[in-house]
Amino acid sequence: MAMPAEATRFQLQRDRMLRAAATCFNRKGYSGTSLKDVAHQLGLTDAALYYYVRNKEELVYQCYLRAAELGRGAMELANETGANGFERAYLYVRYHVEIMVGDAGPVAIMSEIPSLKTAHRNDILKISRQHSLGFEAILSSGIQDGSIEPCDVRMTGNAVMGAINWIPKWFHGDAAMAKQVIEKFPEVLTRGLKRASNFSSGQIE
Amino acid sequence: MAMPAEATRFQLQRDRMLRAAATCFNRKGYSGTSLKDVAHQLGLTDAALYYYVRNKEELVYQCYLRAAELGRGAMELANETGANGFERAYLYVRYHVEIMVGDAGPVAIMSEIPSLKTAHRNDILKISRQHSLGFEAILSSGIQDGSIEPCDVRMTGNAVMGAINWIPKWFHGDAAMAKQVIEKFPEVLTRGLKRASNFSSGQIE
DNA sequence: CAAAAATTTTAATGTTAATTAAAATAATCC
DNA sequence: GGATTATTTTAATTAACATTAAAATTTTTG
Repeated sequence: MAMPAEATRFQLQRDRMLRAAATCFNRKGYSGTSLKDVAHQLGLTDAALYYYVRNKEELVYQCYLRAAELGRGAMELANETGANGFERAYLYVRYHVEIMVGDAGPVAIMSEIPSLKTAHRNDILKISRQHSLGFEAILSSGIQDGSIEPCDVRMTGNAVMGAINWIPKWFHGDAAMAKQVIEKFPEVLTRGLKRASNFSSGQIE
Repeated sequence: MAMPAEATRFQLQRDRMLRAAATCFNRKGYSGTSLKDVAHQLGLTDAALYYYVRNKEELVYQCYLRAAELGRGAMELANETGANGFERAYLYVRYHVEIMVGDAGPVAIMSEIPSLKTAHRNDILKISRQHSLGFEAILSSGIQDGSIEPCDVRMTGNAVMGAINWIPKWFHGDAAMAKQVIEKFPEVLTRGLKRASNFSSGQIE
């Protein structure tokens, strides 16, 4: 998830660009964001962006790829860390939220998937589907191992993913609130999952 | 919520237009939707839309106003119907979901609030905030009356609203699934709210 | 330090879709 | 049915950005 130590200047600058673009898209909307806006955040000229990306469509695509990759990383980590289904579910949400309100910082909300060109769109949709399936698998495993109350995993997945994806709509970088969000949001989202009959009611720290 | 009986041809056509626009925006994204696309769905020419709306920005604004109004209606109805906080919370989600996957739908997902002109943007943001506060008030009342487990009402509200607002991202008008969504989604979203110590565990029908 | 490669800028150009005005058609009203 | 009003179309026009090519600058490398 972190940048490799030998990241080239190109990769670093490109990542800066994607973060700047995500900031703009989330703050000003897609149509409200010109390449000039993104470039300006970086102290560059709009034309300079074309050194990193073929066109605006690809900029969006890269932003979404980055967002998807961060989510995938969170889920992977959760799967490695959590002892049972419930823990994995909780930890996934927690890690993903930490990323979204943290320094990896702004993650682009995927509003404009439909206006990507076909190949890119299919790519993102495929990754998205895989991610959703991954979460549903966590839920299923938790139901199996008794840590999660039986539920409609598809709908539960939709609900949790929706809530996470929507975060950039109401969180705008306030550092004090970030702490609050990391603390509370994952708990709120997974509270309904916990198998009632379990002995412990303590939340994972 | 329903159209008044004496709705003029103008009002009817305008409402059709807003629904067509919502369909396009949700399906093709904002930037992927031209006025021609919207007009085409109605069997009209792009220029005809200007009879109903000053420009594209206002079309978006009207779509969002409509979406907000439908949400407000759902909450109002829930407040009139529910016997306690939990019921009101559940019913609100249920009514809102019914609208979003039902005949009133498609409801435009509010992705492009930031690119609205200032007055319109503030207008929508104000209504949105009011709506969120309304839901938080329901939660608080439920905590008060003992029907809802104490929780961070702000975060819980953010979670529930996010999940609802995201629905158009994964629901695309499949009638069979609509039934499933109405059945399951509200239950999933409110399951975590219910006060554990309550005698009844049956869901409201 | 000089040459080569990488990055950015300047200055046009192009394209797409929004917008407008005037004309044409359709609906309504007396 | 004829006049009036409401709605839609045709046919330009515009403007905002995205995009491009070539030149300039900066960075790296031997």
